[in-house]
Amino acid sequence: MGRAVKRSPDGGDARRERWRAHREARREEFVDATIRALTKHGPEVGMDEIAAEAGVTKPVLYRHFADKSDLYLAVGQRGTDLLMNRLKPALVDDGTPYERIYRAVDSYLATIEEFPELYHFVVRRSFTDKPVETDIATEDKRIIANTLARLLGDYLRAFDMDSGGAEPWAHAAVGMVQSAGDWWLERQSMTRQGLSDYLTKIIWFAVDGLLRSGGITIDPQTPLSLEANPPLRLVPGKTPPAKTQGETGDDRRARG
Amino acid sequence: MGRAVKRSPDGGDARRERWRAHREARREEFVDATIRALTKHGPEVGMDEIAAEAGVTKPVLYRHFADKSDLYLAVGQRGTDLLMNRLKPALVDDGTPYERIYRAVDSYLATIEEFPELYHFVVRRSFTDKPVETDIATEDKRIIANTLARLLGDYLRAFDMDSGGAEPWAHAAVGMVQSAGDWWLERQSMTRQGLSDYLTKIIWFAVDGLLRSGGITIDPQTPLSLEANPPLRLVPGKTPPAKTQGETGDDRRARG
DNA sequence: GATTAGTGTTACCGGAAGTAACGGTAACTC
DNA sequence: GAGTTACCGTTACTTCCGGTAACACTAATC
Repeated sequence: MGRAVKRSPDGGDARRERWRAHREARREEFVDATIRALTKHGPEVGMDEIAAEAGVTKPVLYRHFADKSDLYLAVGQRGTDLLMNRLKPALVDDGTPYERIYRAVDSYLATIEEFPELYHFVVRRSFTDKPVETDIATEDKRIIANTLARLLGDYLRAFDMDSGGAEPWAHAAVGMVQSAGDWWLERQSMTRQGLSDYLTKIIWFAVDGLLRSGGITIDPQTPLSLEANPPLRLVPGKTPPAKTQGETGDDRRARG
Repeated sequence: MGRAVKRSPDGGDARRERWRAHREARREEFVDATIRALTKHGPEVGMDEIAAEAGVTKPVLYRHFADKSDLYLAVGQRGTDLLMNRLKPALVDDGTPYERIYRAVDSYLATIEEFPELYHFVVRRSFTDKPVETDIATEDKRIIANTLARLLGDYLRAFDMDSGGAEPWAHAAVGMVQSAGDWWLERQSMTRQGLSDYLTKIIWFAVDGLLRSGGITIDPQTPLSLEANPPLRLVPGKTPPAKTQGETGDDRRARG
């Protein structure tokens, strides 16, 4: 049993580390293939079809993903990243309050307009059977809502207002935009700009009312920068641990 | 092929009609069983388990429902009915604008609080595989949103305002409440009343702002009755045709 | 008594998720 | 360059579950 080569004394075996990037890349590649397969065959794709689209066979897929849910979760993560990468600048960049709301709303709508299949897959009954827990859409909404809640809470605190409402407010706003966006995407009976305008107005009215009821009045058209811009903290790591599930080779113990 | 007895000249065969109520009742009975099975085994119940819960075997189930989706759709319909029956009075009954919004929001929250399992099943990744089209949660939201849109549109028209915004507005509001409710149900970090208050405020601010921007001002605390109460029309039939799928006995051509 | 429209059963089919078992290759370590 | 690690990939299976076929019984209507 004397394992001849195990790990070099200083630093660890290079071979172990060497593959991690590769595995990660491979996962992404498979996510790409899944999305392609998804748009090609519809949301009821089989694993065989996905594998075929990736140019491999099923077992290969299963070396990188514990099960179908895991794969779909990764697809969802892709969507989240995509969206957050667009939402982040919209929220962070300078501008009047009104502008910032508008930018955020519009970049959301622009994103779902650009990737409707992915959006539908993620948001609507995405999963097959397994996971009712690991729900991507709900997860995504929570991530966005939390980000927004933090941002909002910071503002409220800066105004010496009760920040307790930030969280429900954020979830409400996210749900609002998501729901309206969903409706819009389905029957595009108005322009994107029209809807963005509209939603921005609603949000602004709500924000304004809320602030007024706290005795604060701000001008939607004046760039506000509280203490040299708000301390915006986004979600910790944009690509979280990612459940690499199986450091070492073929061992994968799926199904909990 | 001479069908001996078919239909009596006047009125039609009684046997045909006799069973319709019965079949309907049976369906409801199975929906009950499904909900029981759902809360017992979680959202991944098998048809066998559902059938067992109902005290029968699978084929019996399949005589009343085309497939699993159809059954789940009926469960969703149950939820919709439940909710709409509570929402309707909240919206229709008299009161100040503020009260009416509050009642509607609060009865929604009360309903999901009372039936959390059903709610979760309907709203979160409800389905197994088949139907991505027939999505109950989306369907329900649309029904509610449409009702609201109609109500709102009538008001806007009564104020001689552009009623084009009613639809996005309704979807936005529904999504907002749904999303905030979802968050609340999960981690009940505030009282229901607190959230209802909060959401009502938000909605009111938005409504008020919208009206003001159209040059109209109304008092949230004065009961408004435009022309002896608004012409509220709810959805056509609360229990729609229901896809009785198969007038005659065993014929069921499932799967499209 | 024939017919209709149900009640129900057991035993099976078929498809798709997931697995076992096998073999090949690149590269790092000694 | 021998040994080892950690991938690449395959074909052929098993398992599970949604759905079906075939068959038998009952109650009311005509």
